[in-house]
Amino acid sequence: MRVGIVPHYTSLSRHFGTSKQMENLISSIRKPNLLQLNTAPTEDFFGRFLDRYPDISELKKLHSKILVYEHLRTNPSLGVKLMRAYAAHGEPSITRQIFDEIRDKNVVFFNVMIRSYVNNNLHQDALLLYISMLVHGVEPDNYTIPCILKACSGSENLRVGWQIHASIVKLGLDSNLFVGNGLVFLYGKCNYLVDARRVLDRMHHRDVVSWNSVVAGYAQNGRFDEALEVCKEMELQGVKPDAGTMASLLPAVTHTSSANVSFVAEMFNQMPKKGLVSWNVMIAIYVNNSMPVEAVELFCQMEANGVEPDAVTIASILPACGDLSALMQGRKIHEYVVQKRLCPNLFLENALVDMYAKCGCLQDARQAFDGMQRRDVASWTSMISAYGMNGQGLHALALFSKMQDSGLVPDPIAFVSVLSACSHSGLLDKGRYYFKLMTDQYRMVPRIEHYACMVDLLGRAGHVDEAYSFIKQMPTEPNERVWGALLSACRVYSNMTIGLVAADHLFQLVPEQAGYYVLLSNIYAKAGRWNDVTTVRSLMKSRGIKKLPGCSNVELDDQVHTFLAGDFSHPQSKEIYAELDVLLGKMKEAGYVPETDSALHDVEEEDKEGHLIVHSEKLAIVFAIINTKLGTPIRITKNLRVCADCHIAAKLLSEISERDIIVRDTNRFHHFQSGICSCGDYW
DNA sequence: ATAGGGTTAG
Repeated sequence: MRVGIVPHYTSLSRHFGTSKQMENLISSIRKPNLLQLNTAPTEDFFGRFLDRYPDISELKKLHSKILVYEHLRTNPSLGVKLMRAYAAHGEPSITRQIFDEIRDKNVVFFNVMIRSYVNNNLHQDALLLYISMLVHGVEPDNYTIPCILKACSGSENLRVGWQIHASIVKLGLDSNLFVGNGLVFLYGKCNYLVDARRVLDRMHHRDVVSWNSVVAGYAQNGRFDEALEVCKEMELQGVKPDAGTMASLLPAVTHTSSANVSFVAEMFNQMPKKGLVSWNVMIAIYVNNSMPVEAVELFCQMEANGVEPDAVTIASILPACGDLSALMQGRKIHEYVVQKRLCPNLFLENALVDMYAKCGCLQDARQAFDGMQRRDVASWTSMISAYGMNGQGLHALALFSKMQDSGLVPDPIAFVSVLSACSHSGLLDKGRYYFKLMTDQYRMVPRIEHYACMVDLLGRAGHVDEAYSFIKQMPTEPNERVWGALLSACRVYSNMTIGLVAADHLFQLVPEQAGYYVLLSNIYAKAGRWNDVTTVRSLMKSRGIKKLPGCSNVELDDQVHTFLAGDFSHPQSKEIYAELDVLLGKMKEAGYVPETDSALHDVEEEDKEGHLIVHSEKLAIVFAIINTKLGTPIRITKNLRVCADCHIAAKLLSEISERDIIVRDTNRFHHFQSGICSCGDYW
């Protein structure tokens, strides 16, 4: 997997001309001589600048110059352009000031003002202005209606929507394509899909947007299969899907079947002119379907095709880097963000924090976080869970308090991050306190995730009985996560009775999940009940359940290397095993005794030690030791929980080879340093 | 002088 960024892009942004042209324009505005002309500047002169989307400070300067000249101040064309420019900068109140100063307002001014509100999500203001427009006797036209329909769909206000629908007929605008599309979208958005479909079927002309609006309607309302069906139907009608179709489909292709992903991938491949949005959506689809490798590959293809990534692309691809712990790739993208000045951008900065956190780089995550001008609850939550996953529970809690001090109100996900931070650090009382805070003070109804955190917290701290009682008094049906947390606790504290209850539920909920059979068998093994171990093993065999192979990733020079247990497929295998042997000798000198309880007892006793020693994380660590300079931290990502033996081994290896080893397993991070793990052996 | 749908984070 090769990953790189195409280094040179020439245009500033799709809105602007070339950067050279921009510079010329800006400097010509700045030069005083132009504005000290003997003759007054013309409407055309300023109009041209306004058409170039000046940045906000240039716009304000320009505006103040315009106000100097009586003939320009009252010029309707410049008024509209100024309004449009301020609205584009998210300044609807300035737009409104300009609007209010215009004396003879015709329909165009109302249209522009309504659109400014709608584009800044002020749907209520848009509707109010629409009413005042009617009061002033200004008749809405084919520009007004699509916009006001958007205000209705944006606020899901079907009551007004129906009234608008009635006026459309009276105004004779019902055959207008834009109006029809607006109606289809409105009904779809409000989950009135039959009505959406009826409007579509009655339209005189339909275009791709009409169809996309129906697709969006189904997709937004969870009717995913129907959304895909509509795509097929439109293709049969000879309408080619476009980027909008893909974007509308996105909700329908999240955590979905690989068949659905392939369907959209095919649609994407067939698209003759793929725009930026198409690439962005296809990347997002891969990311949302746990296909990070495909996402990164597509991202590279996108660059190879000369399509310049924007902030949305970056915010979509960064989670994939985090998933893969592809730190080098993540850093490159960060450099690109800096180079392209894509910040400040909340989405993007939050994604950066999270990427670094998922790659185990707490300091980089913190640096990105500290560098943000604005932060929302998601920003804080990313950082809190970063500390939590790294076993720095008190830091996580301190950050939570700071977030509250900053005036932000925690939401349910913020509480998940806090509770799980408590659980990872064994902060039992704190966890209880925050659960109470959430329910009593913030009046939140706990979600299943919160219950799972609490069960985990209690169970890890050894309060297995209480954890079980907690489950029994839950108002909702416990899920896999909840029972799984309990079973893990039962294994740690050798609680056979409750362990059997938990396992029983898990075997019914997710009979194909090998991990829970392994946990149960470990409980039996620890109690020396070998007959029961055999029973579990044969149960797995009869149900055809195979243990998910453990697999570890390590990134080296832009490339992610993957190891399975006992893997010989890597080109450097010989070297790796030889070095492993040398290190094993040193480990034994340091007192290493294989922790054979961690082995699934599906192998003969004498083989257990041999199986443990070739666990994937050990191979990955040795590979990294061979291929990187002394002092380079080693980062491993594993698809399962790290086993007790590998945990001991990694501690010793960090000491013997004088390396920081950072392992991300499915649950948390382990930072091994000088023979000690950050988890304090509590995991 | 103005227009519709769709993409981004915990």
